[in-house]
Amino acid sequence: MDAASAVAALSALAHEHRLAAYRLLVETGPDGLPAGVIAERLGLPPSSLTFHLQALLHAGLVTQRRVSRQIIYAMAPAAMNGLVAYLTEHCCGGRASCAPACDPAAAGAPEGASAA
Amino acid sequence: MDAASAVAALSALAHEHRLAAYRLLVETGPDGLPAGVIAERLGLPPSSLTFHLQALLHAGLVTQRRVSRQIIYAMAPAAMNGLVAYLTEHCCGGRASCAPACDPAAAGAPEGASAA
DNA sequence: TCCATTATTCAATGAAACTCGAAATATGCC
DNA sequence: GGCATATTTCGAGTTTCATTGAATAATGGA
Repeated sequence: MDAASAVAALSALAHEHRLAAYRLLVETGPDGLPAGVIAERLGLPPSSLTFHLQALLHAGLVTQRRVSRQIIYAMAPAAMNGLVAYLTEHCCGGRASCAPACDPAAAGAPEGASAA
Repeated sequence: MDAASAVAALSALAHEHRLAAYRLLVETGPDGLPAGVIAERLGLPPSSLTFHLQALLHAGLVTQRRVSRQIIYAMAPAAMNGLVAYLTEHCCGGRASCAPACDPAAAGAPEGASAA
């Protein structure tokens, strides 16, 4: 991931409703959810939700597929992992002396992320 | 980390110059860099840089300390790790069937992040 | 074909963010 | 005190984003 893609992904996530929608899709997993269900869970009017989902889609954070009349949105795992990798890349210039500061498992991740 | 803090952190990072400044500080490590050096590296006028550094500071992503006439900015490891943890939390609802999609090491992190 | 369902596009409005020169503040040295 | 250095604050202009009702597609069933 390059800087421009990272900014696009971060901008997409940097909004209350979009982050909520994205988290919902992350927790749901690859099966995804129809736009209507997301709108209902988030309490947003359809046009507003579309606006936000398009932002996530354009940033490559989610995927879109049609199933009958519904359009299913799902997380795009590679994008999330790429973003996380970009943020932590070359942390401390790779010096071992400050490696603990760069380790997600050591500092601020008590809940079940990838390791759980 | 709660949703509001995550949005604040993501908003702070969701800008070309701020992300560049933050990445510079991540690569530099705990020693940090004076504002002037950051401005020079990024090619920004001082007042613009201050605007962006304040955004990172307010979001808790960086720390600030004065050393003589210089103000040194440094990354705040806990904030970065907390953000990463928030993004990946409860991925796939914790089901093992899609765990690989939630593992940063498996999908999109070829470069030396925490594991390197 | 006609209708119901699901979702997107359009358009207008209001709100917030970014930029940066000039002025002000804080510190150190002589 | 007087001056140079380092950074922040202020202010005005420009740009971009967010919201949402109404209209428009796309699909499936009777």
